[in-house]
Amino acid sequence: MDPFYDTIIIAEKPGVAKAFAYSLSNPGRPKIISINRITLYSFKYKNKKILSFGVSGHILNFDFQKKYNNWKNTDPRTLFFIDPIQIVRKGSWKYYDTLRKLSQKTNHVILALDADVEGESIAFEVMNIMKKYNPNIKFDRAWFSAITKEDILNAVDNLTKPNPNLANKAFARMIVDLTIGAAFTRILTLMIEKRSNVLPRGKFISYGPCQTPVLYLVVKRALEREKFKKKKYYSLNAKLTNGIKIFNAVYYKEKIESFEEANSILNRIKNTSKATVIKADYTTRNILPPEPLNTIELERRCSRFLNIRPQETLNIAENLYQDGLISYPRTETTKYPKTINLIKIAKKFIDYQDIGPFVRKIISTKISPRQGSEDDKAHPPIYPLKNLPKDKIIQKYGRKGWNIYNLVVRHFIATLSKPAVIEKQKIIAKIKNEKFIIEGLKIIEEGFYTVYPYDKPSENILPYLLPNDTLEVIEIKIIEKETKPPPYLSESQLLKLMKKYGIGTDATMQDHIQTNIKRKYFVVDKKRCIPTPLGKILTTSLYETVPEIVEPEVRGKMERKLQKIAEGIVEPNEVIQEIKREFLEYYDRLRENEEELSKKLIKALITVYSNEYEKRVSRRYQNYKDKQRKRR
DNA sequence: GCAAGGTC
Repeated sequence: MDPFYDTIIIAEKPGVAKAFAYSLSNPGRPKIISINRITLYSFKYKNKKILSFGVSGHILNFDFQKKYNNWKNTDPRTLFFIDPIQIVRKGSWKYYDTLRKLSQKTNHVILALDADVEGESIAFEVMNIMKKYNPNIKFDRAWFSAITKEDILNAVDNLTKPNPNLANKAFARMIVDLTIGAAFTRILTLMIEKRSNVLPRGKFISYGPCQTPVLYLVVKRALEREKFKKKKYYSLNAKLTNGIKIFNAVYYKEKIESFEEANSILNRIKNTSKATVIKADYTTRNILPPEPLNTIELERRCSRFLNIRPQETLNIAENLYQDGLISYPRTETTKYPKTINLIKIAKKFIDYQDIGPFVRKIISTKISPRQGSEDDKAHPPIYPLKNLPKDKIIQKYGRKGWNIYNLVVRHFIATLSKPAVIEKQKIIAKIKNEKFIIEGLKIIEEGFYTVYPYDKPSENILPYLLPNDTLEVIEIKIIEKETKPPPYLSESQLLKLMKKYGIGTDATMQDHIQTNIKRKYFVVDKKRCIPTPLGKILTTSLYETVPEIVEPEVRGKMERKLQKIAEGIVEPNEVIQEIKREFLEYYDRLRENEEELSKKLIKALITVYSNEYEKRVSRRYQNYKDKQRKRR
């Protein structure tokens, strides 16, 4: 018998489809069936026969018609004047085919995609595919802000209609990104290939409205570093003691310009044996626990605390999520939803590592979790779901997997913990008339640091002194110092800047870093981003002619224009044309400077690809000689 | 052979 479903629910990922099935199924549990190796859930809800399953993100993508995809025969400029077409993504045919089959088996579909513009655009992809095979289907939208039973029931009881404005914003973004990226990547690559064969087969010079501003941020810092001129300066250090402990005191002026000045101060005080305390400040300060974890913070902390690269962090987190150890790892949210039972989750960790007793104490008191302010309305912050022993986790996910899992668990417990209390200690002592400063730090209450030692400050406890107390001077000396250039940008700082400028999304930020590495524009060494000569030349020479396409603000400006589509203020095509016109102007300006630009790029390319270049030349020479030999 | 965005 061919089953007919009253309703088919389509989610963005299998996990959500499963949550819908288990939240709604009544009576009984959902039955699992399989089409094209996709898992689907069949169940009853309010006496209706329902089927749910997840497509994995987008099913369709934009591309140019085939005839425009030959780089050599197509002037990249023409890409600004044609409309890309939607195609089925590689690997998405099984979802396409499943939608086609199922469109014959229902007249009602609930679009349960994520509550954001990408989710809405996937909803329209689903609708357009299914309508083609069954024009009678009625479509509703389930809009839910957390994947909990309560939210799911609420969404299903309050269905809305899909919003084309949101979807069109996402489609417009896809179109302009493809057009701009392809046009600039092709022209940059072709201008090199026309003049040189330094680019190995399959390599190209790319441009993208996310990747290039990321490179700019890295190069900008490297140039500041290169331009930096070191300067010598002097400081005075004094060793003082109260008879019990020895303290390091530094001269109150951080920098003394000349040795002579430092020396004259030293001469004035060097025979003094006593220092007098003139001020002693002990101020306590609360340090709040960290905010609930979102993707970018997970990546930044794993980079800083664990020295794991963002891309690997997200990969491992995805695996931990797939196996049900942690919640969904791609989220902007830093605020626990009201529907989440924090105590229940914490209870799972009452025997975790060495922090069990601490966790027991937390759940026996009234907790008020630390809350952030970001909410993507689709996913909760990242938190642990299961307590598994260390050796099991290491066995399956490696040491890095354990370290990341352990961070997620401890971070979660930390957000439920009390603030730490520290005491900042500052003593000012006078040697004759010269002021010296001693600084100390004492941890009064460990608070969340008990479970979260990663950025716990180190203690340096000073005794409690009072004004007019006397200290012995052990020695005073002049220290010669040098001003330091700014360090290369760390990956953690880079992520923070990307967020500040709105470059990329939680799920893609690490991709944009990775693209630059793949293109040999920069490398990451010891957590720091160091540009290659190619990356530097590409950025600086593009910046000289078309700063507008390199500046970190590019993406944000584009985003604001696209946002008007979502708000229904401007027609999508109007925005698409406006952005295309703007970038066409930049494109033309770039071409005017093609000669100079390509010369510079070729020079830099040789440094990056010299090995490969030489190998290729020698291989060709070898071929030539082989042929000659055969002829003889 | 292009981009950036979903997700695996």
